[in-house]
Amino acid sequence: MPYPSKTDRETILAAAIAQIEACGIRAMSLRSLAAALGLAPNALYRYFADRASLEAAVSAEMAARLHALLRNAAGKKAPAGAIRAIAAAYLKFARENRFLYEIFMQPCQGTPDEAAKHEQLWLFVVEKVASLTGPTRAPQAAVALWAFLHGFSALDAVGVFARGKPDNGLAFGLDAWLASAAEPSSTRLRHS
Amino acid sequence: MPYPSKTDRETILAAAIAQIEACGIRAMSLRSLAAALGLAPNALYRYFADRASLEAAVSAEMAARLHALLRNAAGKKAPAGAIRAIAAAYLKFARENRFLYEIFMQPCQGTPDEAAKHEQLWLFVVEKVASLTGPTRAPQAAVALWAFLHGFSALDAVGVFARGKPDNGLAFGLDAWLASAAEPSSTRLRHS
DNA sequence: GTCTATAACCCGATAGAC
DNA sequence: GTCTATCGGGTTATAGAC
Repeated sequence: MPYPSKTDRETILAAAIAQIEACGIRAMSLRSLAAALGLAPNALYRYFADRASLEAAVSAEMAARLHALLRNAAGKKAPAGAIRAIAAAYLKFARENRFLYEIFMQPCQGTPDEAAKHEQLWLFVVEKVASLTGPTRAPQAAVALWAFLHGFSALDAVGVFARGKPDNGLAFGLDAWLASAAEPSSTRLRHS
Repeated sequence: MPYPSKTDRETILAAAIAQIEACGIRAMSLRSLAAALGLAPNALYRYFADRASLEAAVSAEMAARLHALLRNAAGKKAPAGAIRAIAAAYLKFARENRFLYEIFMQPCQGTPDEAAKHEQLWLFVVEKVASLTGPTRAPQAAVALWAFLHGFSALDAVGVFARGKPDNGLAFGLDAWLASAAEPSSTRLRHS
């Protein structure tokens, strides 16, 4: 073989994740990435069609990691406790991996295999929500929960809580969601 | 005067908003902006220190516009109705001005004058929320509402509602928030 | 066939002339 | 206040090495 492979998709992916994690998506350039791997600036195009494809692969990998974290956090807890644990783990992941979480939320139409990883994460959350709301209301309740958690993460990332806004808005929103999710009809009682 | 002024901050700002509105923040370049104004590629640096400063100015302008829209939507409605109207107007603005809303949510430390426009919008929302929750819980309730609305807008912008996820998660989340906001203690009744 | 090398065009940003 | 010139960086397309 005249030109043996110096790298592969997974190696490039790991290097890309490391760079994004350290300095943000803006600092991740194909040039610096190739340099870190000892390759020509352009060699990466053999493995990824363009920068967007590479980002889609990173996004899918983050979906898989977050899925594992949430599944671990939920464990075999009771429905309400599982949701609280999932919410905490989601926010922890977003806070500790600010830049990578940003990519996670930009699926940007990757391969079917990559889209499946996002879908599996979604189905897991719906399943856990359903154990609290029942199957009928589960999708809309899951959307509301996801919207709230993502929105809270985004506000946190922008830094609004560092300037006068209270971060106990998390407790308010999560309690409100749980109260509505736990009660099937139009009248309900909130515990604790 | 060998080189008379050909432009000013407001003209540049209007041109930037037009370009972002049309093709997104990615398509807005200082070069294309200068070309559209009949200027040399770098003449804009006399009015804005860098691209980030220009974006901060756009962000502040969007905060002012959104503030006016929300104030108009709330009108003199009763507290709960005002919140529903504000939520609808917020989501409408985000949906109809996807690219400009994105800039609005990236304050990125502009001038004190620009930060004030964001702060005024925040104080207006807190005031409206307080009419429902009282002043003590208003800030946290407002944070929760903002997080939910922004998160919902973000999910919408990414296109998740176009692929299987239900957009009636909005009703679920908003109803849950209103139920918690309307009841002062730990036991409450939800109406309708 | 697979990888590398190069050139071309876009961008943001700076320096200095007028 | 605007201009020309220029630098470093990202993406694309093409040509070359094995």
